[in-house]
Amino acid sequence: MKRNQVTLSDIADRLKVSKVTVSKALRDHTDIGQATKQLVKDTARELGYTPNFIARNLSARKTTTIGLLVPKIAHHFFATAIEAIYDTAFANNYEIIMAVSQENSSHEAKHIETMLSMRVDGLLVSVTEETEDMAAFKLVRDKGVPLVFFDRVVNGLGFSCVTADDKQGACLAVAHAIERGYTDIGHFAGFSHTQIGYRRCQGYRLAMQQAGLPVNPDWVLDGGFGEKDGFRSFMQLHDAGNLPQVIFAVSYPVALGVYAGARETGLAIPRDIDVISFGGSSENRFFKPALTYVDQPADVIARHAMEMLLHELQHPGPREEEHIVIPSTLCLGDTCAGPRVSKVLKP
Amino acid sequence: MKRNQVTLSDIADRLKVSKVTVSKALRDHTDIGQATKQLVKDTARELGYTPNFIARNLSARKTTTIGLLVPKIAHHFFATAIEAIYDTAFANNYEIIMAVSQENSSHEAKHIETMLSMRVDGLLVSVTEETEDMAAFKLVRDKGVPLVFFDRVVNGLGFSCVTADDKQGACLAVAHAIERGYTDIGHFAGFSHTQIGYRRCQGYRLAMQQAGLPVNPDWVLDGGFGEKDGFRSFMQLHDAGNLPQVIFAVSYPVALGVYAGARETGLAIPRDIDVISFGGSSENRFFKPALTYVDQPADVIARHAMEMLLHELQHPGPREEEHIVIPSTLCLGDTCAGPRVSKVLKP
DNA sequence: GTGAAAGCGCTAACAT
DNA sequence: ATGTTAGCGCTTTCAC
Repeated sequence: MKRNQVTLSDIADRLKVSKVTVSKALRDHTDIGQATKQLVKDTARELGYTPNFIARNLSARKTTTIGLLVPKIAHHFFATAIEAIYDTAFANNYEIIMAVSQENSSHEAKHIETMLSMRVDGLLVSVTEETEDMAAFKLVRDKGVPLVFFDRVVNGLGFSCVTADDKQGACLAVAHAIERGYTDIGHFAGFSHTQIGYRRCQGYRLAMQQAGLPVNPDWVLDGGFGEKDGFRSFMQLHDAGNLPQVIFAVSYPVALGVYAGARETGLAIPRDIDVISFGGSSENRFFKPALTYVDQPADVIARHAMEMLLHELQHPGPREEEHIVIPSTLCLGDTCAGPRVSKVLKP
Repeated sequence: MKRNQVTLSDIADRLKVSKVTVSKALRDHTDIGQATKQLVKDTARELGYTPNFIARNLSARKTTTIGLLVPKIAHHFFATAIEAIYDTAFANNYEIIMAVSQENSSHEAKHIETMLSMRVDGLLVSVTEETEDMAAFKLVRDKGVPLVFFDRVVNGLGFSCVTADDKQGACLAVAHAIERGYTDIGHFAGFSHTQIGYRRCQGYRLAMQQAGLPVNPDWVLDGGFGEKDGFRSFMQLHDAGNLPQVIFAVSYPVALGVYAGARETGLAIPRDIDVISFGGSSENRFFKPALTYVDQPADVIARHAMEMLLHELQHPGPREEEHIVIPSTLCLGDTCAGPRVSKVLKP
């Protein structure tokens, strides 16, 4: 089965001009006269010509393509961020090559290498929850390929990044819980070796400290950023008979895990156990009860990251690591509105 | 800023062999001796060689790349489907170039052309809700590029497709509503010029007919597949004072629009107005009330589509349009459990 | 087992 | 305004 691929030469032959003329005409080069341009374009359309970007990219040594690497797609934050990145890319005539690491750092490294092989002009990356080995990123740096991290970032490699204000947001959430009268506040913290895990935990500790509340280490659990992780942590505390009044979840999926755990154990939110989280979704306004969460503006973060990368592409050269931090705000739902009578009776 | 891109020649020079030897060694060609192979590979690693896929693809006239085109990402069905497609692609050593049409058919056409220009080996497409012009798809066909539609499909162009069993699923949902005692059943139908809109509406009509219930045309509203569309339709019926007992929503976002409309107007689901939908999300088990919906197995559909495409890539040549239909099942929640007393008093 | 030659389809110099 | 020359980095014959 031979593909019917028309090339520049076909058009050139037909018009008795050179390939170069055709190439330039098609790209609206100023060299070429209006009449010829129109003629070439018409002929191209007539012949069903489809430019070969592979050849063009090889010759031009750039691809107008950006590599996007995320740990997950079916997750409110990433789905929203990805959509915003696509919009911005489209508006700026960039193509996106996306890859999903599925929270697997060796997949991640492999994807980075593949993208370098595909000669993407730049990279937009949110790392996995287990990324430790920086070899792949160092390779990117050595090759001089611009990269911007967003949300799940790594500092100190010379790459800029965009994040929500993790510490401030976490502090906001926990301060809110305290203000509503809670004192026994647990934290499902994801992984403390990650930037977001660490920062959010810092915010949690800061709020506790500012209120003069002690942090009970039994209530601060590491374990990942997914729903399963939240569920597991919940069951662990529940089985130990040691649940706090309220849990501050490091991520929206972890909060879902808490909901699932409560349902599993027959506990009612917010009466028996309460929850507040970093990150949520507009859909959970229909939850029972609606989740109170720190709103993480995924689209804003993504757009900033993309614009930063576009800027680096337009102004190459060495630069300082730049950190953009987007402030987070609280989105009030029904959870975490204050302790119930049963708790008041406790002491 | 010069990029530090190592090429085959660099390795060849270093080893005093030819480019060809290096090329073959790197790809484990049987021509080359073990010793040389190892030497070449070691040197490649040492020099930080990254193969240039652009050049390889141009030369090989194939890209091991698949174009994926969807109307939306931040949507449970698509997010899940996309993730499954990425997994399957990764397992089969294919790269994915994804584009998002944002329900805009002219963007869609442009993306198709771009992907053809990028010389993707095949395409996986879910069309927009407004796609009418088939020119772009005919171009794909003329070029002989394999394409498989999934979920939002177009028939009659010679491309195979994978869908949920839209008619059966819709019928299942409506039959359930009827069995629970509802008679006044409305349908927010998306767009009837689309395959899914048409089929689901057929299922609705079939169930009504089988039960001997009349279809009230005022209760069957076109208008799109998004949350806004569901909301708009709801408000329209509400303002006309003409709400049915229950609404069968053509999609999950449309069902969310109904939830939003009920909240807006102060009506309680399921007491004042009830809802059931085609498609849902695992998250809505936490809804108040939990949505009853026809489960659309996004990952199964996506995986089938991908496998079908891979098969076509491995066995080129003309073929019949093949339609794979995945049966749908009902996922019971709290909604659509039966009419309330107020309605029973009605006649 | 290894290499020389030719070319994938295009574009960037540098002419004319 | 148009054409000529020379690659981009790789792979595929086909000789040696």
